[in-house]
Amino acid sequence: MSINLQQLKQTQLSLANQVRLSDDFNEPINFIGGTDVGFEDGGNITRAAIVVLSYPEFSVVEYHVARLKTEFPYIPGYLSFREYPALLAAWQQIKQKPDLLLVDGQGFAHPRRLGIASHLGLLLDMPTIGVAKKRLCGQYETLPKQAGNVTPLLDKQQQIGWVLQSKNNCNPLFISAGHRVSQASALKWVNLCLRGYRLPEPTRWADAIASNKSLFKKFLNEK
DNA sequence: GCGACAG
DNA sequence: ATCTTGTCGC
Repeated sequence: MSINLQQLKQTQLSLANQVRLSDDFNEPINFIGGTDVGFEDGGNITRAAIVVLSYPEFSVVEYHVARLKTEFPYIPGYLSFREYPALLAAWQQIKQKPDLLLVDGQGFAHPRRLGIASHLGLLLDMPTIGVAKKRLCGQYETLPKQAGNVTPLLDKQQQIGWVLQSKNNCNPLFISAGHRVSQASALKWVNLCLRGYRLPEPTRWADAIASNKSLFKKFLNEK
């Protein structure tokens, strides 16, 4: 069974037409979710973690990890087809659905405007924001290493997201609206979720849970 | 044709 | 993403 990228490309273009970049979520925000995906067994197993935090306390309310057999390779621009099955499995177990979901990876800042944050947002019909550690496409001006600096991420004369210096002397984050969230709110909510670390709390916790890092181990012991 | 390329 | 110790800088 081979992969038809031309077909998937059309699927992305079609789905991108359904993405809405205007704010459509409950306020005030009481719960914010975060996602992260990792791999095991040389990539044969996909491990997705979704965490729900209370806002503005950022205390862990719920989390789930789903492990599925990997069915799709990593192809730049087609990441969502590789990761969304496991994310959907983890999502089905979440009881307290969040008001907003921060997804690891691009949202609108994608060649066809359908990064994983947008794709997942459509599949779940949830407000989502893309938080990526690297650039996929677009250009931006170099920004000072001082936390708080922001510059637009541009592609073909249009703003597709933001480049945010979330912490001093760290590589910037690439923020973009996913679905049912405006570009302005995407940046605003990521900033509201920063607590002195490069990654916003929801993403930071999802990463810790997915990779069983010290932050998560410490959390389990104190419980 | 050449280089870039989320996780 | 993942394989992996120490090490430099804030």
